[in-house]
Amino acid sequence: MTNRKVAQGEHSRDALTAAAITLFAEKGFAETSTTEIVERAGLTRGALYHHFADKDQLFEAALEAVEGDIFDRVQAAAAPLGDDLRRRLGTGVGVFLDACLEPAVQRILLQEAPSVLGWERWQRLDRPRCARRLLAVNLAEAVDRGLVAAPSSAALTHLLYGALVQAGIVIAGAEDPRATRTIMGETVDRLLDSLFD
Amino acid sequence: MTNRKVAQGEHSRDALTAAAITLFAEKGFAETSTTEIVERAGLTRGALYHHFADKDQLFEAALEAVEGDIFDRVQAAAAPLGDDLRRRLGTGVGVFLDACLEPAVQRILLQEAPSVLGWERWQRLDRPRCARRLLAVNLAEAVDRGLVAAPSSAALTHLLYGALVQAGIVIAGAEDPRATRTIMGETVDRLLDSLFD
DNA sequence: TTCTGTACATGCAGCCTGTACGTACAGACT
DNA sequence: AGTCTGTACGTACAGGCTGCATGTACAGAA
Repeated sequence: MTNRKVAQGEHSRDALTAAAITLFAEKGFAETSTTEIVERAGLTRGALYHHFADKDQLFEAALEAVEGDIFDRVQAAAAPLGDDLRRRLGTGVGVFLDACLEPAVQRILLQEAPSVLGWERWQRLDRPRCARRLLAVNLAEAVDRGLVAAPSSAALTHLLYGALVQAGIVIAGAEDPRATRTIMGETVDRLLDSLFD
Repeated sequence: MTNRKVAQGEHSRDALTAAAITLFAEKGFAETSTTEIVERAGLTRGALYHHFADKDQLFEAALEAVEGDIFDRVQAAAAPLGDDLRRRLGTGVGVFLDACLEPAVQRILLQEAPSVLGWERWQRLDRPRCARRLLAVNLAEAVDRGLVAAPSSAALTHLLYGALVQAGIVIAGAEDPRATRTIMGETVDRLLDSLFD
């Protein structure tokens, strides 16, 4: 088996991704050099360009990791709620907003993702494990059941997702993130209420 | 008078800003070199760094121009509607969504602004002529008059603005922007309706 | 006329990215 | 064992780009 080397390779790749997440979250994509990343991962630039085609692709890997993490948390929180769509959406939104308190989520997912990757790569949500998909699925079901009236559940998903992202951004940039988190959460909840009737 | 030189200076500054808007809209901030910008403006890099401290500040000028333009259009469309807040918001939103069909608005305002400038500079809405302010003012008045129920008009402004931006992004990236513009407009309108009652 | 400040041009230093090339080693095959 | 192939990684280099330092031309004040 090519086991020894493959395992080492995976390990290096993960180390690079982890280092990238930390540094991108801290200083942003453009201000972080590949040298810094590899130094933090204990490797060299050669290793980086062996595992990733370019710096953008490393960012994509970092983004995917961050997104997947949120997805898992949201799903874990919403799963035990059965088919009460209103509550599932409410708690999912809450978990998402909480995640927006983390710097990595703020900078990588909310702030820089659309700019670093173009829209081509960013907006095609083919990614199976992204929070947006969860929102889309639940909203579509709500519209199907007639719980929410909307010309298009897809359009509504986009609007709500945009509102959530903005809420996250505001929370992230606020003087008192916790307090802002609370009030944004209430307002979103009110918005959901006005949709569900 | 220091008239001759000053006028020339303003002219150069405007030429640089205009060239920057075109190129940033076309290729994005990171992919556009200062050399390209000055060539298009018929100047040299020296002139650019005379008028702007760095490339970021040039982006800021470009953003301000784009934002101001939208602001003017939104205000012009909403002004003759008197104090019918619901209609003012509706038409303002429509004009904004139409503006999202333009590449410069898409890339500079919607896509890259938060990334290129940090949140510090982006989110402080001190800018007097930005579309967001109009939304805030109108929503605040609506809440004041009791037309809209919300824990905080500021929070609601953020959510709606986020929804609008996302709508703009979706419109921009859609296969058929016109059709998407229509359906997003309808959905936003429905959302406004559910707020105003 | 001289002097000062502004508008611009040019050349340079340093950093950063992407790539070409070299090395070490794990496993397959003989 | 010996060779051979492919992968993981290190190193050196070329090109481009930003920001600054320095030079020049000129408008207006004194």
